[in-house]
Amino acid sequence: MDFAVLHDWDLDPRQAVALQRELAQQVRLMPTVAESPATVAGVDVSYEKHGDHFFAAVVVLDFATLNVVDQAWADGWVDFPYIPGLLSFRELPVLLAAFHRLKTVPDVVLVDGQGIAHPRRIGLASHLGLWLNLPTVGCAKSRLCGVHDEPGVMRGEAAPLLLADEVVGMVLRTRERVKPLYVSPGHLTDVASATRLTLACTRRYRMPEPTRLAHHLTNQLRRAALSS
DNA sequence: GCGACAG
DNA sequence: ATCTTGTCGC
Repeated sequence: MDFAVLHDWDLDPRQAVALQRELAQQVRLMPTVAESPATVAGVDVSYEKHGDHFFAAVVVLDFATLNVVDQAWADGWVDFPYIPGLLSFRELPVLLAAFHRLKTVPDVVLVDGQGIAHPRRIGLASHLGLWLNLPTVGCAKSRLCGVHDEPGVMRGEAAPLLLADEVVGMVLRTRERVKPLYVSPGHLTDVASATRLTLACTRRYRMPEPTRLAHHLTNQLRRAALSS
């Protein structure tokens, strides 16, 4: 499975929404993900402001030490437009291409985006989880949908994210007095474990180490390609 | 109809 | 997401 194949979804936005409604039924929320996974991966994508050349990276860390144990990347061209709610149709293909080059299979994957905190309960993290058949967690920097109170200012404090009176995630403070993260389960996990895992992977920065490192790698790849 | 709107 | 320099606060 390479990028060309993955990219050939050939869907228009309307068909993408229909596909999401189908796939959303396959998303499984488990009472808990492995209490202490051996490895945790982070994924991210970057590209030029008005460009279609995408770079994806996946970094695998040892959960206990947060040391990098494996990583891979891929690039490709995307034509699907950015539409709130349809992000996965832009980022998933190149992300899966990067995953395919990984030698390791992580126990859980942290994603830069929403999980079930999505209008149709299938954000990028959930969609990726279905493809990989792995537990995934959505760690978004901002809100797509849902309502919530402001969480306390201390690290670890959180406020439930509600969508149609349902708790779909947590607005989690990963650093004292710093803008909180929108954490939601992607697939094969649940709100509580997604929140615990995200906090356990967060150290000195707002973003958890796995996605933060993936973001870093993805940026240097793009800048390297830009200067050549 | 109007406003919101991951990356 | 990305464009961009300095600057305010812990």
